[in-house]
Amino acid sequence: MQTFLQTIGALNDETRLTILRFIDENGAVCVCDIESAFNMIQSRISRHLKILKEAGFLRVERKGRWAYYSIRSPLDKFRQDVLKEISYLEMDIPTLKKVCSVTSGN
Amino acid sequence: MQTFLQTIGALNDETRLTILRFIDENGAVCVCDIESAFNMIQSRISRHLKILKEAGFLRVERKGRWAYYSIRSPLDKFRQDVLKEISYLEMDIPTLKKVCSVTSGN
DNA sequence: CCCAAGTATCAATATATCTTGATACATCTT
DNA sequence: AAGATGTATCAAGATATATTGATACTTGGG
Repeated sequence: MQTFLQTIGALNDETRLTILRFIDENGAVCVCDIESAFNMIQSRISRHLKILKEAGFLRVERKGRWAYYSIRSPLDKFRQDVLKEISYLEMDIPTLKKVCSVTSGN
Repeated sequence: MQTFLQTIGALNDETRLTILRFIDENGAVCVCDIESAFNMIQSRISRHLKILKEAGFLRVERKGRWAYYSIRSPLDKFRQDVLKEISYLEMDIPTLKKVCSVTSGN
């Protein structure tokens, strides 16, 4: 019950749904990618990512100073159903622009 | 998006999940059935039922003074998935005891 | 017509969640 | 080691949702 409520609670926010879809479409992205694409302050993004992660939708992989978030795999059937349902929704997904400081090095 | 959020929002409450499962298991029940089984005040139950109805999970049928709530049919696939997931949850479902005033007549 | 029973709605309060800004932590670079 | 960059966490205020008690609405019975 608590796990289910946590899963549902994580979905109960427009920003998080958009982030989830953004990651689903773009694959692994770092926090600053989302921060700049969504034009939101970092602490806000970080918090939402944490909630999505703890709800079982995302995983993190750290590389150097970056934390890459991607869809957790494997996903259980229900979360897959949810993700599919979200993929059908009409929403404005910001476009990814890789602007992490690394860019200056390329 | 808004519809999805409304659906999710309706699920984001322990009382409503229990009511949903209660109705799923017992079929059409009136408000006072839930009220007495759950031992909660009527306005609270009524509000939760309204939210579940507006989220597309329930339908109402009025018979005399009673309002019978049951699972809406047909349900779209996603809501079916949700309902199935809820049916798997470990939770305490109050037992139905038909105590509406009608009982005095039987 | 008046009352009672079942249900719905509203206002006020309580509770939970979100956002922001500040700050802490970790890693890389020089 | 010191500064810079990316990320995480926390406290405070803003916002949303839940609960309660009062009241309104509707139907059926005397």
